[in-house]
Amino acid sequence: MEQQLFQYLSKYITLTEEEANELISMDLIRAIPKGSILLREGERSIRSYFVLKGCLRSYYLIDGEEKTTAFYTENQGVTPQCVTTQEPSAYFLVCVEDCVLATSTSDMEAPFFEKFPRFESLCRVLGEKMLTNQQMSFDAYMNSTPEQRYLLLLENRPDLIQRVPQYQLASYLGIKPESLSRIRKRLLEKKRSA
Amino acid sequence: MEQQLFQYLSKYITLTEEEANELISMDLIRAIPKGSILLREGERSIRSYFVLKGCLRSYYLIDGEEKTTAFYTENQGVTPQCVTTQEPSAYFLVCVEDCVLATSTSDMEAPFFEKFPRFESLCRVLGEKMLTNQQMSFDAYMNSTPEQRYLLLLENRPDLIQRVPQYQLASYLGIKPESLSRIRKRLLEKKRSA
DNA sequence: ATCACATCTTAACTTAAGTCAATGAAGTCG
DNA sequence: CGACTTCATTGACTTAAGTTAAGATGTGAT
Repeated sequence: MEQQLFQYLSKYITLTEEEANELISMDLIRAIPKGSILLREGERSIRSYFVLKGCLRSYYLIDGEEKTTAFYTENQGVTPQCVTTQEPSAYFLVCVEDCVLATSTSDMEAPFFEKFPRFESLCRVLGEKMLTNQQMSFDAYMNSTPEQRYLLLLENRPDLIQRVPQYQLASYLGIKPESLSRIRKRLLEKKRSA
Repeated sequence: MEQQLFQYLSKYITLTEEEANELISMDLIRAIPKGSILLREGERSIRSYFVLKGCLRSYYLIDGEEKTTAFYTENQGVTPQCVTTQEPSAYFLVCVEDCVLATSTSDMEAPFFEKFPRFESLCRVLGEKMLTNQQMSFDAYMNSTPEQRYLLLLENRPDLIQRVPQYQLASYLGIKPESLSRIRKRLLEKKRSA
């Protein structure tokens, strides 16, 4: 599995043998079964994840309802808010499928960056990219209706629609399962008449 | 005006005299009048801004409609998406008020970080904070109705409601001006009866 | 002072999401 | 196998935002 992590990193940086060996020696990779809860509301955590295989979901529990805010799949990283804010977590993070994750804690960062300063620079650049992506997603969400958001999801992450139960997708689209059902029906009718 | 920038930075880092002098010598600060367009849809730009005074607004032009996605006020920074993506800009960035801005271009970064590596580390940390903030805003937006978003805005950025025309606020809340009008009316009636 | 333009409000009507309740379909477990 | 649970769909009704159009208010310019 390390190979997949290295392959991902190779898009941004060419690892020296020393760096690769250090990463391997850090023993970051874990297999986690479906249904595992990586983080609960109210917990403090300093642990980040990078998905090598599988799917993670983050959700808030509001008035007894799960409000899904994100799905993380292959080659996506998550640093939960509570890691950055140092506050108890406002949401849950769970495995939707059996997963293989690379995981590290924030206290491993400083010594690692000290030893390999190139990585801090990489993390800055990557962080800026993630911020830009996040803003673009937000803008797209603000400027579209639930139906458009569903179509956009079909385009951009068609795998999710297969991997994830509809009531979780609905909540991710900001609507109730009943409404997603109706949207799908409407779209089928449109396609039929076209 | 440099003093305000330094005071902001002092929350995160204590500048050496050399660093402060270098920043001053870079001559970053500009006064820009209300109505100025800092960035147009379709333009390429590598320029970032930090608001010392005034208010910036970013908006998409979709089917002839302005869709406002952000307001940036005192001590907030903007690096437009096109700077990171190196693509033509998808949106506009304009001055809602007379502004005093610190501004720099991304090609100034590398030599500056080389000379003062502490700043790259600072930018990584700050970028992570901004990403977390952005995610929290997104989550709050997804999990609330237009009315709740308006109340949230009243709480978190009451100044905006005074500084910015309502049709821009409405678009920022994801609704039409007519709906914002009705929401305000509903809330007044609730308050009256309470 | 008035005219033009921008902004905000109100009203009547349409559209789509929320709510509540019932039913159907699929999978699990005893 | 049948009982149970979970998830998806459908229908009837409610609620709130969108649409269109009309006025009210305000502001700046000449």
